[in-house]
Amino acid sequence: MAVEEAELFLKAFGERISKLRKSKNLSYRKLAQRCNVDYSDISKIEKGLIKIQLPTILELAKGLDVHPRDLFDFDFPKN
Amino acid sequence: MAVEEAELFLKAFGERISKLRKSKNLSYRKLAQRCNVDYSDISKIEKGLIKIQLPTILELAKGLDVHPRDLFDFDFPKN
DNA sequence: AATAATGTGGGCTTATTAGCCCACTATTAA
DNA sequence: TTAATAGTGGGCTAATAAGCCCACATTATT
Repeated sequence: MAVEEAELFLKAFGERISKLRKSKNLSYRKLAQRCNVDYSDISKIEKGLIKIQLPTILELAKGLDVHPRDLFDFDFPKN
Repeated sequence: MAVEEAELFLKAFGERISKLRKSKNLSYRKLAQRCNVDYSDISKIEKGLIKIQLPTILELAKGLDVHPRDLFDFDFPKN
């Protein structure tokens, strides 16, 4: 239950990152240059394979030039 | 530089959690009962001492009955 | 006064990210 | 055809959260 929900959340978050990145025409490597996150890790984040921490969230927001809040701008059931 | 910024971010996030928790008249222990986070850890999160991961963010949102996005509803310079 | 609740901080083990690098494949551009 | 770029996945070490528990001081509550 909780496990599935967390996985859905990770996937939704990853898809949001992917959408933002593509909207700015950035490859993994290009986005990685703009923030302090390795390009191969960005791939894993977008696939929902990694449970990143707050500082990494901030880095992604900076690289994508949005407020951290915008990274969570996706539908998700409140239960 | 980046270190300071991350610390400011952690503090702002913690203050946001604190504000939401108090607005619902929840103690650390009561909030902990509503989500899967230890009460002593919530104290540390609100003080910005811990860099929590995505699943913990989800848990806090559930315990506070808000969308994860709302946990990031605070001012923060976009640089 | 006695009890309960609260905030705080320390410690512990295990699991996992952070922060790297490398190699491979497929696609695109020169 | 050749070179460059892109996505993917594996591996490594060190740092850190997760998930606990406990103890103490302070502040309500009864």
